[in-house]
Amino acid sequence: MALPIIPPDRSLTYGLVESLGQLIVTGAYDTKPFPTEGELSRQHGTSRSVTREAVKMLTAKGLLQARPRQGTRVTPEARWNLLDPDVLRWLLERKFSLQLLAEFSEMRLAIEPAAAALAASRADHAAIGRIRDGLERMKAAGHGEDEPVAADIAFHTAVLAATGNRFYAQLDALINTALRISIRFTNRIKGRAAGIARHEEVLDAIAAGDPERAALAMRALVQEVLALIGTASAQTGAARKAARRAG
Amino acid sequence: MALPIIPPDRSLTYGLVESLGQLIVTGAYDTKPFPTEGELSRQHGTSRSVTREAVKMLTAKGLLQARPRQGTRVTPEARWNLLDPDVLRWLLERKFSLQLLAEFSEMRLAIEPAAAALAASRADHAAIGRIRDGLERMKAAGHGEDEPVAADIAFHTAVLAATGNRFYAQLDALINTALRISIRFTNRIKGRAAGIARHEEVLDAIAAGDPERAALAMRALVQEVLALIGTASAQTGAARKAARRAG
DNA sequence: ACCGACATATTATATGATTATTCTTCTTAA
DNA sequence: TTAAGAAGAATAATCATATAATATGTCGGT
Repeated sequence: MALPIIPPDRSLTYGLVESLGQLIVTGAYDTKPFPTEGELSRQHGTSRSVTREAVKMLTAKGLLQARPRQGTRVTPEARWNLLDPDVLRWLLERKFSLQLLAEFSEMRLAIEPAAAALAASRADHAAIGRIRDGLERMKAAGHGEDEPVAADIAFHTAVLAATGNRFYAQLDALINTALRISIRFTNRIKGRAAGIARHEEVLDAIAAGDPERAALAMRALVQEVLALIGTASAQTGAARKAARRAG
Repeated sequence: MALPIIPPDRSLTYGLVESLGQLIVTGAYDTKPFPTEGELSRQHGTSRSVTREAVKMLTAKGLLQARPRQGTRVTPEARWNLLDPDVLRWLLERKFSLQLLAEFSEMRLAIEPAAAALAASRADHAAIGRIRDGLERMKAAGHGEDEPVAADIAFHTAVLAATGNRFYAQLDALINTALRISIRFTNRIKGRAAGIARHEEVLDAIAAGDPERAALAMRALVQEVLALIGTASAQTGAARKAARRAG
């Protein structure tokens, strides 16, 4: 299943949603008040209809709330819907932090091993085939015959889908986003973070119908990612300290 | 056409979002095409502005997609944002199924033990205090001095918050919804599903800073819920079979 | 100091007109 | 006959403007 992360088109409304979403998550309105509808329309050169519809979409994602006479306000960050793919994408694109990525990976560490276990106990032949396809793509990518990140994502997506659980399946959009963007920002993580061998272990366990082994293999795989984030974080921390000493 | 059950809580727009959201998840538009803007406005007696803004909000939640000349369509169910509290609520309120509840609990089974473990390794005094407050409320509810469901929710919410991980914390809105609504539908589950003793074990382990024990205790707790759903499901399945035999 | 009436700013709603997009149908040429 | 292209039509997207509803603050009176 292809996952359109990018909005259907680039209409004025969706463009404004993008712009405002990114502005909001960066904290651009933490100090100054959020503009009124009229103000927004003027600033972005859009009619009030477009402005209002964009604000309504951001309200649906938990980023804004509006009341007459009181104006539109940015919702406290704790109530943003982080599990909305757009919101997560804006945060990772515009306010990237290893901290956020670590928190997300920490959730993956709970979800994905469980997903692998479920897949091992339930996946039918076709579902296992799709996981195998993902692995084949990773191998092909190793020879430069496919896109490594896309192949990796395909593998994890196939495992999530093989659980037969709609909630697990939903997470693939988020993992997709996180993987793509984290690689854009931290080249440290892109390397050969989680080798093909590890992925193969996961597939083998699922194909063998061994939930426990599948969970362990997947856990090892995600843990490796988390560890890489940890070291990257420590290194930037050290770099900051060094900079302070030098400055 | 049977229209809104829930009255506009605030405004025409939000009321329409509710009505349409509920209609969509029930599959009311699986056979017939989704109405055009003008049609919707006529059916619900709202202006086009209100209609369009409601459609935009539902689009933001992944339930609809609109294109000129092509009209507005219901998105395939697989792409609905189940992790949006509103969407989950509509589904559980309007298209309740033990299957869906089981899938959600299956996800809890992955998340909550991990959350308990994180809480055990990280929670500070204040966070533990909030978990304890939840437990106290449950005890009070045992004496009829508090609302049992609200107390249970408070406990789980406090654990999720104690992880210090924003993604875990986000899930509390979903668990909140699922708990409240599942109890409204299946009185089998409301009983003394997960006793106070089990919750106390979780708190003890977290307070003691023992991640492993916290995870096991929480796992047992959620597993109990899942088992109850399983038996309820088996029973309704048996009831259906019996009905078929009788009919 | 409190209370209520009133002014005011801002979102909410309504309506009509225009534009852009794309699906359908018809036409035309090979 | 078929394929390509042009014209038409349906629908959402956008714009513009007007009115209503609703909080919030202000001011006068007690």
